[in-house]
Amino acid sequence: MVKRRVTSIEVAREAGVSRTTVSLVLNNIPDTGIPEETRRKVLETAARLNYHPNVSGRRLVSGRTHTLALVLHQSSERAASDHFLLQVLRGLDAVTRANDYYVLLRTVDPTQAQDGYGHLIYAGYADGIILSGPLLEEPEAVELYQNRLPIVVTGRLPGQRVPWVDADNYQGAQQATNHLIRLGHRRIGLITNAPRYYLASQQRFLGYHDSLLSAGLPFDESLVVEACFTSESGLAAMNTLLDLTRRPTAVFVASDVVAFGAMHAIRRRGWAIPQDVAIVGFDDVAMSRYVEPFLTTVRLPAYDLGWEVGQLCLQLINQEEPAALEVLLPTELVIRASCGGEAGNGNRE
Amino acid sequence: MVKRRVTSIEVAREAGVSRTTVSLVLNNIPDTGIPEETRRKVLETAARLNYHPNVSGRRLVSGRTHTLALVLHQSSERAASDHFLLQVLRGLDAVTRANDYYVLLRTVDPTQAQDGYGHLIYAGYADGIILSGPLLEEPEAVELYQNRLPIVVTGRLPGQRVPWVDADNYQGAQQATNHLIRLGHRRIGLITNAPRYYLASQQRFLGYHDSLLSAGLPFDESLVVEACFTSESGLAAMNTLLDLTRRPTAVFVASDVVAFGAMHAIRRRGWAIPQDVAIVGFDDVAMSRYVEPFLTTVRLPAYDLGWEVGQLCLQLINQEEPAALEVLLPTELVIRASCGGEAGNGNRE
DNA sequence: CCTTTATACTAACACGTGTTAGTAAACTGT
DNA sequence: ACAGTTTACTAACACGTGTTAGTATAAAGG
Repeated sequence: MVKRRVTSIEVAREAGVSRTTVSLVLNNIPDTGIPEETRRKVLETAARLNYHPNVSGRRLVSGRTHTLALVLHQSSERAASDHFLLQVLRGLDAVTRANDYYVLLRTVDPTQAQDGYGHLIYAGYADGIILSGPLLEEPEAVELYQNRLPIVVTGRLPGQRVPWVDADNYQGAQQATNHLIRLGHRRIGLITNAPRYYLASQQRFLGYHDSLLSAGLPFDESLVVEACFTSESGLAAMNTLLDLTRRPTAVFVASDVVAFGAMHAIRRRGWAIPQDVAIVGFDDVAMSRYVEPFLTTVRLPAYDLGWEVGQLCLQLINQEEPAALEVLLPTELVIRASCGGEAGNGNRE
Repeated sequence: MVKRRVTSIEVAREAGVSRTTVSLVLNNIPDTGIPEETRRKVLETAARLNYHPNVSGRRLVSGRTHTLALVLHQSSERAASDHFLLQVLRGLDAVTRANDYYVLLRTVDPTQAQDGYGHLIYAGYADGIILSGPLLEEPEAVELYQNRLPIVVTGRLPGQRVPWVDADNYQGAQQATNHLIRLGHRRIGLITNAPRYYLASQQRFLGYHDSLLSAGLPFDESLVVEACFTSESGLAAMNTLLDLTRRPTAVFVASDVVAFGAMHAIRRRGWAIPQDVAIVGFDDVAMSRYVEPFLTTVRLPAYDLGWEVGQLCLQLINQEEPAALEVLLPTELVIRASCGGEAGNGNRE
């Protein structure tokens, strides 16, 4: 025996009113002269029959889905951003929930050109799209936005007109570098988080570079080594730096995960952190509180990013004028033990 | 100028056929004598107009949403399970995608009694529900399944009739403990991952307990200390064990994150891992490859779990007879360096 | 030439809802 | 007693689709 689904017709019949009345009552339409008695009767039978208005019906007539699609690229650097992504998701969930929206999750394989994400809006799966971890070129996103369809990107697309929300990588890198300068270091290395053509990598480099110059320190190309997302690449990069005849006394590693590898490299030579080499990371991954010494790092506002990107998308949907179509969120230096000096513990909550 | 959405009526008019024909062609209905010429014309105009059939319309008439709802509890132990959860998500995404299904994400706050998850099916948001991280009691899930609605749980509900898919925590704990026994340890401690009333915690305890007995080793209550998800609690627990007059030579820590704290405790006393104390963890969190020494641990089949739970839910939806309504997935011992002995590197890919 | 059969479609209903325009009954004012 | 107003509803349309039953035309068979 299969349970038939309950419709408003059934509720209407059972309550002895018309289907219109049921709809009017349940949607709390104002200025309709329905007396308390009837209203109560409708609500009571609806509850008794466990009636839930069919969402496809409503969407069809209203033309809106009350849904945001979160599109994830299945990219290779995911390992590094797992924790980050889940935090973003929580922020996004919070806004959508506050606005009575739902979240549809959708992964996209960039290598498979056949399926993009535009159909999510065209076919009425969602009212807006949030694109996480965009590639360097996203022509589909550009086209969607050109057609005035609500789409927002986490991270940013250089030279392409699409609204975005991003963490201020440049500022974060400056915070990290300035911290080391403030502690008296004059030879400061950089291990990047990724190849230069990744925008975030480039911005972190620039922050590092500009901080040095503002402090009157020389920029030394040989102190910059490229890593590539993984801990292993960080270990190798640090070895390159430690092999220099004049090795740095401090290194800004532009990714926590990469930094973990870098720290191994230092310890394997029998050197101490921060006495021999001071380290600042980037991302504030959960694990940075569990390595030894606790890693001083730059916290990315992951939750806020999720919130803001959702907020912006909702504003586009509702045709409200957003304060800005491009949002930079501030980062925060979290001082722990890996640089010595004024080390607090940097753990809160 | 707002772009009107394209409907099948428009395609029909433009192609000079009826709406029915458009539908027949686009859905590839067999045994309808539509000649290649017409078929081509319809497909061409549909593509030209960028027509995407409205999903609410289809759902309304078909009665199926082709969507699974993934319901997440906003529980406090999330910090420990973040990475795990994302892996589950990827597995789930893979099955759903393979079956042309979508995933709707929904968090539920267990403290707010007002909103459950049943409405997701009743209101036609999804055809089935996957409940992640269930509480000890889930009356709503039980009721849904009683009404023959498709719902599957990750983890399991003791004494409640709901289909579930879970990792074999008992087997995993045995693998960990047996490994230590095989290496010659005879005093083996246990630090639990959570209080005993968590089922997973209880099962890991039992696996440890039974392994000792099968090996003819005594079970010593004083060697079991309870931790509670966090690294800090692991540090405290390990201190308790190290303060014993006859301290263990090896400890099975039933959670990697907890184990990281436990390892700190050992190093802070100037002792070495694994020479003074050997450690086995549980979960195979990404970070277990980055701590020093690399942590030997038990890998949970997170991706498979996501796949299987989705698979089972889809079978319930399609009224197929599933092989089993309760699925236990095997774990895998990953041997790295924290126990010494036959240590391989345990890194693959 | 008439009947049968295959071809190439289409008219019309159903899915479940929100909403506008309209109506019958009751009540009011003079 | 009758027009005018308020009260308490409801009939009917629209949203966009899948699908069944049916039809007009052309071809085939005798």
